[in-house]
Amino acid sequence: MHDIRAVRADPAAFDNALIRRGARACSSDILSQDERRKQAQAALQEKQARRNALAKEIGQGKRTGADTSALEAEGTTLRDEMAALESEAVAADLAARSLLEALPNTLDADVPDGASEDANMVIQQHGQRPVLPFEARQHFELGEALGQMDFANAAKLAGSRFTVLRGGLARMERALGQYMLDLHTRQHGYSEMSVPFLVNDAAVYGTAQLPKFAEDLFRTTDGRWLIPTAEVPLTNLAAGEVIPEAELPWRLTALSACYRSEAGSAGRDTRGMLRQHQFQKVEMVSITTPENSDAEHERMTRCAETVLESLGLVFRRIVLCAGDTGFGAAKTYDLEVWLPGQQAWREISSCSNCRDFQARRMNARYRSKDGKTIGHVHTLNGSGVAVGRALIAVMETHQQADGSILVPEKLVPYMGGVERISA
RNA sequence: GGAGAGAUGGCCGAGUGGCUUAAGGCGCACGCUUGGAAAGCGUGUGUGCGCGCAAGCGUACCGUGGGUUCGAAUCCCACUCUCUCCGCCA
Repeated sequence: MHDIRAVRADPAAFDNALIRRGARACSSDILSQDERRKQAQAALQEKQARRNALAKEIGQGKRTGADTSALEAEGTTLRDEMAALESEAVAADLAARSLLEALPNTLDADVPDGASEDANMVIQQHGQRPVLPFEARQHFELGEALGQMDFANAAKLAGSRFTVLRGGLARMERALGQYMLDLHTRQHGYSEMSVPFLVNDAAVYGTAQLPKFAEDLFRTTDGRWLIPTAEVPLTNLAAGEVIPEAELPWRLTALSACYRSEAGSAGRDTRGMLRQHQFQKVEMVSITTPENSDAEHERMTRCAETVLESLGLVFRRIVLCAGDTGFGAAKTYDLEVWLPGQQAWREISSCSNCRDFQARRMNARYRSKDGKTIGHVHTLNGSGVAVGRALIAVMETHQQADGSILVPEKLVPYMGGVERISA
């Protein structure tokens, strides 16, 4: 959600920011609704002031036994006039609001231009693509050969885009989640949280999945939503709060299941467990002051990179271009891991600075140290990292000629000492 | 799921139609007092929106959303959440 004051202050700049996003320039529509609201509100408030004075006068009249019928008649007239003005003000406010809330966040100046993911820029590659002395297999080939990755049974239980894991791979999924949580809580200063996986409308609106992206989500019969990421419950912990600056930054992490309808991705990544309706992810969320969000963004991305480095994975950091940056983000780094079996870079983490965009929607604020000013916080979220995709990457990266998987050193303690997964 | 009670400012708490745009207390801030402190005294102390260079003025907000009324924290309706008891349950 944008600040209407930013539109008033510089409509041309506001429109240019939208055009850069591929959105329609609409500052004049917003401003005319805003003007309409202000006029109605000013007129309404004048009437309200008169009504308050009248009511006081009538009250005094009743006590002294004076005749107040003329005043009461004026009050009745006023009431009807106010009702009309109020609905006018509300309608204009709603119109301005719905225009504003449909607009994507403003991009940071250093986000590269471009319409699609082809224009994303690689910032840095970590590690070299391994050259295996045998033909690398894809994770589902490895997993099915091990008898530990079962898509047929998953389809029987739930349909396509689900996976059943067994034995060592099931355990490695658990190990990965535990390992990442421990890393972020012990080394990176995050607080471990356990949060609801079902949330209400307000929460999903706050992080801006609603109203535009409802079709990407699963909805329960009692009107709740399955979270597509723990970003939703974690970030909304700040909703409606005024946080003392001394408490910031909040650094929160949680392991959660994530549910996505994948409505728009028919036919994409249908084999294997790369794109699922349900997957696990460790999420990091930071709530900061505006001055600190840039540094926090870099820091958070490093926290995610540390996970991949410590698992011996090859990956690169890219900055998403204007057209590929998500609706709520001002700037996003994706981490793409190299999958030797698939011979492709695949997203495994996405770290975004949303600045005050989500904070405005959920009214998350902070009070400055001197107590004098109140402002919206900046919110950031990042995967640290997607557990299912980390499992895939570990399998494809550390596969052996015989189809077994070497367990990365850091995971061995979480695997009860098991160093290799074999059939 | 059944029965009952409740939701008021940073906190406690009064308030069943006008003298409450919320008493009183606590906390906090500033000042006076003091050798210094405590106590005491005084003043101030929310958020949004509109107008204004500003000081300030107006207006809305007593869980949320509607309604009745000249006038609603107070009356009516719906919903949400909390607590107590009962039932069920990992």
